[in-house]
Amino acid sequence: MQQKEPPDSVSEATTHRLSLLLRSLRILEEEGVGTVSSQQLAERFGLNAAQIRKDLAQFGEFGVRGVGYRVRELKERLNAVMGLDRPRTMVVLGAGHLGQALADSKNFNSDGFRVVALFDNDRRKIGGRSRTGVPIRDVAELPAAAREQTIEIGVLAVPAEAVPSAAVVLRNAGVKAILNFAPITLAPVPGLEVKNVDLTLFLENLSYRLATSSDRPRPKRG
Amino acid sequence: MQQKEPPDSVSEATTHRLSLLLRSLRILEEEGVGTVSSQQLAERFGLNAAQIRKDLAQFGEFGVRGVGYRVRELKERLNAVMGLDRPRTMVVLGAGHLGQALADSKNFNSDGFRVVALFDNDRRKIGGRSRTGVPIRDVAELPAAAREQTIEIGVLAVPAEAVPSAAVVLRNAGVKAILNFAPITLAPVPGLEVKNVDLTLFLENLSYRLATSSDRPRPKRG
DNA sequence: TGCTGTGAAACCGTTCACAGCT
DNA sequence: AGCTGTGAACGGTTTCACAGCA
Repeated sequence: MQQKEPPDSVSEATTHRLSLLLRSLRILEEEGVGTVSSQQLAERFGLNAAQIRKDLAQFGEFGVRGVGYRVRELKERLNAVMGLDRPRTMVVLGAGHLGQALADSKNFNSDGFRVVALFDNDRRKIGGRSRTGVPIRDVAELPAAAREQTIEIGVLAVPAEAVPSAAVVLRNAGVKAILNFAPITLAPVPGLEVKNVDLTLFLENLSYRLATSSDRPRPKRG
Repeated sequence: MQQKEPPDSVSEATTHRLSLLLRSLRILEEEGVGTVSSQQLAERFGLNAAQIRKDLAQFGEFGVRGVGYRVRELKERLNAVMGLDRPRTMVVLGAGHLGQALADSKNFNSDGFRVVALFDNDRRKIGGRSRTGVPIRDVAELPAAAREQTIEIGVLAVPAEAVPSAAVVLRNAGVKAILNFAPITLAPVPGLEVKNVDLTLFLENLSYRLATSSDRPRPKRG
């Protein structure tokens, strides 16, 4: 039941699994389930019981021996661990098809996350709005917009060659994290959390598996 | 210089790095560079020399001792390893904003990858076309379409609750791989390569880092 | 009794350092 | 001399198995 300071380094694998665990807990809570064991979580949601316990152990003690975890309580404490207990204001740079789709998507506008603006440098787009009404503004206004309200996360949906300069603009505007969708690796920027999500790499990964799966038996993958 | 059968299991980390290596090689080739050492690759593209050599070692011998790698040759052999030496026909299920953006995107229509159709079950969308002209067809026609031309990869851009049935439709149509963008984990399907790309998890990852970075020093991340 | 929390063991991936080839 | 290919050392993560508590 005790809380613990997060250790110096928690692996990305662990936080990834905690996100999945949180999603499972949300489902159980909606179903009105009060208590659940790591074993039950594992069976129902395709997780691993020992791993759930080990992952949680890095942040404290969350369960009751002989009983399991209280769903609501664990969910709320994990929300706090993941920083999901406060709102996150986001902007999207690049008002192309992908940028607009992301800005409008449910995924980017739930659970405290919210896209407040799109930015572009194309005169024909500036002044308009996405289909759900997110305003498209001139990227030159980004610093001013950041002064009006804190922007924590910047999403890059610009061409690869525009990524480095876009990252600088975001950093100068005080944005603290970047999610980069362009097919180029944005190197770590001091003072900024950077996550590269390269869609072409996912396709190439499938291509590799297709190239080998026809021959040999199937390895387990997520 | 010898080729080698791929081992039973190559880690996703390795194939991911090979994709990045391939991208670097394309750049070098365009620049007309003939030969490059693992050291030079590491310095210029932010990779690790020993790791490049170890990754390659899993598939054979590609270099010349005392010299390095011949850019063009290595690029072509890696293309073969990754299965990128043949075209990959794709369809996108779900003609919402995200589905259309993906179907139209350069990333999904280069290097042999090509999106030939969108599928949806919304009458108002069926019969139309995406902005770049990809036809939107009735999902009921998917099996017939798959008989006309081999479809290797199905991209899921449907709501979470539609994912399981969409996966079944794709499998029955003979599609061999699924790239799932819905915020739900699609469990491995026998005979199918499945890759889950959950955009909400990337945001939650950044949220976790933001929640900890303010306090403590910065860990290195990609 | 039942399930958590956790040391210990097993496993896997990365880094090191050098033998061997050109 | 220079750089690859690779065995060996290292470090981190996952799995195991059980002590300890409700």
